[in-house]
Amino acid sequence: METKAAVAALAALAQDSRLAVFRTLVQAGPSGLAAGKIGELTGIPPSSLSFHLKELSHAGMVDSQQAGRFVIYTANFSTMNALLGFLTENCCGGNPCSPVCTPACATEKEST
Amino acid sequence: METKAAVAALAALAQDSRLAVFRTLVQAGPSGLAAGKIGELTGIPPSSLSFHLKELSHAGMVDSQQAGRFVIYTANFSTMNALLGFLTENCCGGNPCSPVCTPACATEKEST
DNA sequence: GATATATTTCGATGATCATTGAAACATGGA
DNA sequence: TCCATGTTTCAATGATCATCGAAATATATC
Repeated sequence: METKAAVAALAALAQDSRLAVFRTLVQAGPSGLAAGKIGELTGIPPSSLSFHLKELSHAGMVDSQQAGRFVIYTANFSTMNALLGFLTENCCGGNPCSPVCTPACATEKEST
Repeated sequence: METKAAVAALAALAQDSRLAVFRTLVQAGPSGLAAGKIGELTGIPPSSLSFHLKELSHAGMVDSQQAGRFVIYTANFSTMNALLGFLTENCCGGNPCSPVCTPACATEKEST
């Protein structure tokens, strides 16, 4: 992932409404949700929601597909994972690092 | 992690200079770097750098400690990990989810 | 105390972003 | 075709943010 894309992804998430929308979609999983349903769950008015969905989409954080009158939005897990990787990339100069800087998801995996 | 803190953390990272600074500190590891060294590595002028370091610090993404004339900054790995966890929290409604939505760091762990 | 080095604060400027009602657009069904 | 429903675009407004030189502050050394 390029720096530019990472900044775009982070900026997309760095806003109350958009973060709420994205997390809602993460929790909904791969089947996604219609725009109206997202608005219902988050309490964001239609025009605002549309604005924010466009931002998220432009940053590659969500995908959309038309389904009749509905537009189904889904979290883009690839971009999400690329972002997580980018943030921890070359952590501690690439040396095996102490528990301090080990990503939570990795330690969870180890302790299982 | 609370939504408010997550937005603050994301906003702190959602900016070219700050993302560069943070990644530099992540790569430097727990021993951190002096402000001047960060400026040297990133090419950010002192006053701008100070502004951005304050933002990162306020968001809990970095810590600082005085060391003589120097101020040593370190990435805050706890906040970082909390953020990563927050983003993937309750992924797919808590159901065991397909490879699609498994965080990269977890899959890396598994394939090792 | 005086001087050199390291970092932060101040302040003015230009730029970008969030919000939302009203209107427009798209689709499906009668 | 006509209507109901779902979603997006438009446009105006207010708010927040990034930049960086100059000056101020803090610390170490002589």
